[in-house]
Amino acid sequence: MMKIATYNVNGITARLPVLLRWLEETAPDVACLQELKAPQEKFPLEAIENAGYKAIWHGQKSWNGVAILSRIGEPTERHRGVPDNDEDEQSRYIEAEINDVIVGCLYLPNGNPAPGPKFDYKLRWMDIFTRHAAALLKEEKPALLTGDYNVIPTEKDVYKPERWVEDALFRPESREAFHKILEQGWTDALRKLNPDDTIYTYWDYFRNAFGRNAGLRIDHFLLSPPLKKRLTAGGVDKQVRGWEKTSDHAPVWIELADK
DNA sequence: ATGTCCGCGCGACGCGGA
Repeated sequence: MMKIATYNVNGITARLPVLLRWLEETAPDVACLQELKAPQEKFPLEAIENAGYKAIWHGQKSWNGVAILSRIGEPTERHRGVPDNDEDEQSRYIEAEINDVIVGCLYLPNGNPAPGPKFDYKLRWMDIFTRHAAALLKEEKPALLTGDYNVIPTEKDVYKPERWVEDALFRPESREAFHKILEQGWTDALRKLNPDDTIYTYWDYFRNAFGRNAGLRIDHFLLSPPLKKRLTAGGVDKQVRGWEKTSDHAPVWIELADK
């Protein structure tokens, strides 16, 4: 069994105590992190290693930043940045192989305000990422693409859909781009496990959103066909969102059977 | 429109980003 988690930490420096507590209490084998908000040299490698994890990361000053942690062996890096997106200066993707599973960790652009240049950047990024997802599927290997997609896939995934129709996370262009990836043959793991449940992974810091359960589902696990067959469980570590000095996202995890 | 948290540059608050 392999347990893999994704967690948008919203600043790894400020989040370090919460991150370490979560790693200790839930013990994922692999953890994909987003929004490090730290330059490459400020990644807290010693604390992560003391917690039992090897790590690779793609940092950036102030914003973005992604990392892959593993306690089942060194992550073997495959890509840093989405392939064929070399002009992208933002640290939003890192990909590794761990125990014969390809793990892609992404932080998709937010895209607000929409319309505008940030929304254009989001759609362009999704287009290039979609091509990479297709290339990955062609390898026919166990692969997953996880992280903060900044896309609300359906009306079921937001507490009040009508309030989000103009938002870059829920606009038709974003949702269509996301569904185009699924149509290639990727499986939305949490939705597959819980077809009808309300599942949220993010609650903003405003207006007591968490207390009111005014959430969004924007952190996703997409599985290639060989991994879909191995999916046994998944969930959201919602309790973490209630901790002191916490992120606005909660960690999400899945479990995969050994082949 | 509101609201809150993060990192930054500056010089202990204001700003961009989310």
